[in-house]
Amino acid sequence: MADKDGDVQLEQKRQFYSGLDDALTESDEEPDTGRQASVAAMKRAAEDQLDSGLRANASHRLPRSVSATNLAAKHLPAMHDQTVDKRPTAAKCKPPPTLKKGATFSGAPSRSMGNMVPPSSAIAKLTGKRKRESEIKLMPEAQQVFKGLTFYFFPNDDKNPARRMRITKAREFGVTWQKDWSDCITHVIVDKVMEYSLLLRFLKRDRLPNNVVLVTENYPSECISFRAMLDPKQAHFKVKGYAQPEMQEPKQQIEVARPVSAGSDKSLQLKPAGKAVKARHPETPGTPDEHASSQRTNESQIEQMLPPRKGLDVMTTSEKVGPSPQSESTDEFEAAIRQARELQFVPLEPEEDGESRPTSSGGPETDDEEAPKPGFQLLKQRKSKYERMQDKWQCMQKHTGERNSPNEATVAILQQMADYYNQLGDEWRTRAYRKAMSTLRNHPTKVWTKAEALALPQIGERLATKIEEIAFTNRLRRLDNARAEPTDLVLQTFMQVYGAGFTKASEWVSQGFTTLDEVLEKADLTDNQRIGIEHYVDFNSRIPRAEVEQHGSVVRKTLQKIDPAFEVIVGGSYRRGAQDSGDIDCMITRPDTGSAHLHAVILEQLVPKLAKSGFLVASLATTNKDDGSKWHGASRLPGSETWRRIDLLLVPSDEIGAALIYFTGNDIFNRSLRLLASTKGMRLNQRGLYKDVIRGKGREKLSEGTLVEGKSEKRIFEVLGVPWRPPEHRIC
DNA sequence: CGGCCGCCTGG
DNA sequence: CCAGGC
DNA sequence: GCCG
Repeated sequence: MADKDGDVQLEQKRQFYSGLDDALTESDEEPDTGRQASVAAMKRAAEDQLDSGLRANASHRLPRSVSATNLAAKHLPAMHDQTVDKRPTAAKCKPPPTLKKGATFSGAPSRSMGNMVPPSSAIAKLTGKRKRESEIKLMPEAQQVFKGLTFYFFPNDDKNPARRMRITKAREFGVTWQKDWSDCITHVIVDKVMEYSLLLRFLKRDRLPNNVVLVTENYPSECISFRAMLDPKQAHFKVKGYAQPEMQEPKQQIEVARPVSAGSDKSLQLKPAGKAVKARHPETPGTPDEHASSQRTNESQIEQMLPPRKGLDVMTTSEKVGPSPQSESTDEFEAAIRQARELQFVPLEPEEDGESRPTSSGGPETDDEEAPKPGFQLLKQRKSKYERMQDKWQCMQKHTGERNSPNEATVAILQQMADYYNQLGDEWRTRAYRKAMSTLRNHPTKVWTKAEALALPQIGERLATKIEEIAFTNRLRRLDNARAEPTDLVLQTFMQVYGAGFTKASEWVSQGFTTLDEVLEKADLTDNQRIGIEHYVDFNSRIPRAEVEQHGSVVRKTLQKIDPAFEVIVGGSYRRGAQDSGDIDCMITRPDTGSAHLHAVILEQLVPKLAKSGFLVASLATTNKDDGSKWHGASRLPGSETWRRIDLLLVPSDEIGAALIYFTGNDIFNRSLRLLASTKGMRLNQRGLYKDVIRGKGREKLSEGTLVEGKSEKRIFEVLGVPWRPPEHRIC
């Protein structure tokens, strides 16, 4: 819901990004120890260059002048120095006879043939239905770190998607894939799960030739990442069950190089365990499995900006969804979704190219057969299929509460990109990332390739490329450049002040303020902002579920003492089952009661009473329209010093359904729902669902439309054609 | 290229 | 009225 | 960033 400055131009930044191409971090599985000193240094250097450029313009209001055009580090210089370049001489490698035919894949191409791609028919034979992946697009020669090398994989086929990806990538970077054992093999790449003994047995040898390098699947990706041949002796390249012939401990000077960077940017961990405070709008940036944003940085730095802590230092990672009755939804639920998808769609038929499309006909799967048309066609076809049935509307999507969705790792990294863009105030890009993450999260299988990703809704060219990179390397290079720098940190801190958004925060930054204290005394603040700063820590702390409940029951008890007919429903993330929340949403309603009475009782009796008792400690805003009204403020449990953000939402009885939807969220789910409504000529807001809404240019509303439903949450879902989802599943 | 939810409030 | 916040 |  937080809409920020939409008109910020971030074009320049995009320019920067488009040129970037390097510097990686370690995979999350491998300890970061055995790395080449020079590689680390190189990486740092590259980062420095990039950083200076990237940072420019973090905020459009900041008078930063960095002519940010050329980023030096286009690519890392190929590094062959400390490499183990034991590749056998070409002479030794004589192609097997089969090569002459050129028909089979097993022939080792001669050097001159380089990485010639085998005929697709060959691959098709090997891999069954796949034929497309034979198109290997070689990297520019300069980047081909594997040029001249020949890999033998074990297992040596591409049936496994992960391995297929590795093989493809390796070939793109110049490797020759040797299908059968031969002398010209320089490296044997073994799947992590495989044991050395198995390999030997399979090859029917009792040892490998000395000049053959034996490494795990990690090796190629690392090398590609660094655009350099790395030392294959590093621990995480060691094949299971293989004892290093000589001394096993690689060089230890690797370690020496590390601290330099580690010291200066330990904050830069890709996967921060958590953060002390969380954005105030849990709904907005936060999906339950949202990963702590990149914000955890120099503690000292933040520390000095913050008011003294009050002992509470909640280290929540995220809003963990609690006991989520995920079992109940099964066939019936799926069926409902399917049905809903088929029936009610108002699809934007994307079949612009009428010629080729064999329509949407039943052909559910595959038969990418005989189409002599280029793979492109297939791709397109696939995509439109998705567009048709899959939701462009995320509210249709069943939220598979899987935190162990096959794409979790990818999503986690994208999340960090999203965090980064969010911090830059690029709300739209952030939103795009969030949508993409959502579809990815719900995708049943791991997405490995660009084409695969491209076929999914909300994932376009650029994200698809990133996803492929992430899937393969388990990291995203650009992320390393997208790191928090002091100024950004300040901005980030300011943005979390209640009552201040990106614009205000930027303003403060450009006025030269660097701490909240400074803002407090020098900036002119609204009352809310003042409170927001004074209670910065409180307001940015997560509220444990149990405490949310307590606040709710204080309200409920007090209110029912006034009139037992009143009902208090705690909404927001609490209603979605979250283990902790960012604030407390109390929906207050009463059967057969309109807003006037609600208003009278709540604002004139309840609030004063709660204020007198010391429960309500601040009034931040009260919306006081004739109809729906709400009260925003802060509350404090007896005996506690901690202020919590609490909203009292007065809901007339016949709007309770819409209100429940609205105040239960999450916000993506809501947006999606509203967007869906608007495509059907309807309108959904906190009061109800309206139909026959007339919209003019833009989508400006010309007529209110007529109320269809407001009382029943379920009915609203129904009318919109969205399968009912309990609150816990409204997490997009 | 422009939209990307709908609504309220303060200035 | 619109930018900014929710 | 994605989409129409």
